Amino acid sequence: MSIYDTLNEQQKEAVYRTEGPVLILAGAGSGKTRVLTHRIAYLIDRCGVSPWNIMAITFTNKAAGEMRERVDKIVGHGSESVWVSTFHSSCVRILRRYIDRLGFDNHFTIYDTDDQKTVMKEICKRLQIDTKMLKERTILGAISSAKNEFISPLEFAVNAAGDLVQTKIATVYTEYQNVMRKNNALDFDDLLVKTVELFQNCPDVLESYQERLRYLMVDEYQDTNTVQFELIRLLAAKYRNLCVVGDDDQSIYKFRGANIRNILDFEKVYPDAKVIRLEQNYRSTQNVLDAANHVIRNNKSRKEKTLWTDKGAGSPLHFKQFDTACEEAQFIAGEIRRKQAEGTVDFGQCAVLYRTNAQSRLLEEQFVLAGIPYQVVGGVNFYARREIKDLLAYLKTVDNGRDDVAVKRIINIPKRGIGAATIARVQEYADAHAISFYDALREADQIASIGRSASKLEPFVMLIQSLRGKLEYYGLQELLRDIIDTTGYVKALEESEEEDAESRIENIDELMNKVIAYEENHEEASLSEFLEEVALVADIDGVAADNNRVLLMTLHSAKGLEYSQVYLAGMEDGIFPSYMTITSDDVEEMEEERRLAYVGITRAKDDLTLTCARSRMVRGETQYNMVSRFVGEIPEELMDHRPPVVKRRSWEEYPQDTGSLNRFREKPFGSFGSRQAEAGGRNAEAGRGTGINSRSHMYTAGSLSAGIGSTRPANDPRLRPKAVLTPQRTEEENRPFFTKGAGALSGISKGAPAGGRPDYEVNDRVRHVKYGEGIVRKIEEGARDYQVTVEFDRAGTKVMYAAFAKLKKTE
DNA sequence: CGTACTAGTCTTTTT
DNA sequence: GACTAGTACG
Repeated sequence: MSIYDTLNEQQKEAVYRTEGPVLILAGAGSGKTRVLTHRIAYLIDRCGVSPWNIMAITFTNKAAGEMRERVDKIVGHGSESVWVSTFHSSCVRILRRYIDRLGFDNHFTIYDTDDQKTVMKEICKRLQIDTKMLKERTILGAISSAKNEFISPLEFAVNAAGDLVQTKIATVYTEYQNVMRKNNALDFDDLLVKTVELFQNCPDVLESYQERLRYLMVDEYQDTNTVQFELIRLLAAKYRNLCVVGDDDQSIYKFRGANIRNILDFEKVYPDAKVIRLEQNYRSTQNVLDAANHVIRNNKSRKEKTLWTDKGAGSPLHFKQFDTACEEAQFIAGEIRRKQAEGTVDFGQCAVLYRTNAQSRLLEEQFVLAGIPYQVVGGVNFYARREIKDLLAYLKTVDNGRDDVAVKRIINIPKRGIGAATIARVQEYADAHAISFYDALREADQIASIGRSASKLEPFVMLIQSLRGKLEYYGLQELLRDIIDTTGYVKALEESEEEDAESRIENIDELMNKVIAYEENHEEASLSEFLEEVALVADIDGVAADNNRVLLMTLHSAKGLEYSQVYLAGMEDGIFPSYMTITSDDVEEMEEERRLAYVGITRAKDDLTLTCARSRMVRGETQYNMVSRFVGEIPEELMDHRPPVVKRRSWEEYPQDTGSLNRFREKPFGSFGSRQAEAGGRNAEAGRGTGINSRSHMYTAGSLSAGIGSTRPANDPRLRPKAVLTPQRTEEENRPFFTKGAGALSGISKGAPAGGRPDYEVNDRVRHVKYGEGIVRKIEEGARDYQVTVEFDRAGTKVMYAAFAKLKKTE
């Protein structure tokens, strides 16, 4: 009995097929990691391949770590020689060794999104680009897309010929790369691009890697972009032992440049490729799989396949719709609490998945109230926090004096009385002498224009120099400790009045712990390597498997994971699929969104609950959403439709909730002009907030003043709580109202009173600022305002309140 | 030069 | 609602 006997036929085929190109189409939960690890073992044990000649590439450190662990377990001796790592880490490793061949210093730093933006801002300023018209983000996005497609600044410029905006971006792209080179820095995309350039320009280097990495395996192949494809292609060109594993149905990173054609066209690029399908699922119940299959079937561009399991039907999927997002969160927390109390499941077996990070807040609140241990994955990356970035900038400055971004970040932290004017003069000097900013600082006494300020720069330079000197005998730990002490960073926080000072200090402690852990795990811990590792961590990497907490994360982060109990929250048109997708005219986007739904559903092993809310706050506005079309794509017989537990009020009453009342009115009343608001707003909070905040306070107090406008009497019924709550709805009413077809769209409406009958009628053509033109289908007199249903030409049908839709008749 | 307040933007997803 | 960049003022 060998380890391979436990594999099914297709899995065996994938393991035994060691030579030549292989495409493994691995459905969700079909045991692809198992196949990969067994394949590595097979290569070593049975084929006599040296571990040294094998490489497995993943996307996240977490995936790489897990793969490594499993390989170690099953291969045993020699497994450490197998190269298991992420695309980005692999590239860094290669570039550290050879990037001097491209005229870079091997001691480069890696810029994160934040640093990129800093660079971009400076460039835009210098090139006098109106960032209101052309935003930094947009430019960076364009540059990133270009790099993902392996388009150089020069090519970009050629392609842009004739287009004013594109030409401008081309100029910025060129300049951006110049600055990066000057700073001896690479961004995430550069890591890949430069590696490919290196291979193209230096055949000897490429060949050495081809010789070494004779057996290549790529995980999550559906998410590779064009550069990654090229990288793999080059490496595999000599021995052609390339095995890629992926699932086109789980391709969810198109927005980041992933090219689904890489997997769909694999057989075109490698006509001799062996294609193996893994369709048996070992994870979920048949009900869950059926749901997933039905949803994904609505996609056109995919390779047909159907997952099956011998696990049995399992329990039905649960679906619940709530009035508010808060109730939704309450329910999820309550359910998890209940299950845990019953002893059926533990916290660690539960995960709540949502579309956007912002949705975690409400859930967190309820989890705290319910006393449920949880962990949120994502949001603001730990290493992106201000205090952490500050300290890292010190480390970077000590490590690489050419990183101007890092130096400028900390030159006045803590306050040294060095302002913008001084920095600008030093920069001029640096430019004039073609030296780095830091080197210019060292010659501060030579800079005539800064005068007395030179004396302020000196202590900073001294500090850095002395730290560099200490590097000889300092460990990383001592270095960081020294920086914290001499800068008084933590001390300043301790004395500060800031509300979050405490959590910042905790973060710094955490950084210290990470440094200590790093030194423990790496015998020859170097500053550069630490910084590099830190630059490449993803949110998901920090999730420990064994701490028995409920995990909250986005659907994207959840890819590759599995949980017994899965909750998909916010299943609403406008949230998921996102508003952007619904309004986009690119059909592919909806397909990608549907794949995301597929990923979400297939995370569940035993139990899947889908929830949504009729109303929720999004960016300070109340949205009314209909049930997600994806829920509608799941056959009803797979679900139960029990009515919500929470007592429900009638639709008209929403604004009566004091909570939503204020928010409900903020926007609308803002449009009345701020003067009235200030007249009534002598509230204490006025100092903190804008007039809008003070206004909402005013209403809570019930003092609706005449300032609001003559259309509303003081005893406006809308402000009196309705005494009678409508009884709970019948089962029939509680059935979700599905949105059918692509055209139907939820009514994203801003609530609001005031305003008479609109000047348009049913069947009139109207124009909306955001949604464009459409035809009025219905006008209803609601409690607060006229509700208008408009069928837009491009944006679908929307129900909106007349006063705020600001619709204009077009004829 | 530093602070305090305001206005604007954002968010769909991230190595 | 949350955060950030920009501006006015001391």
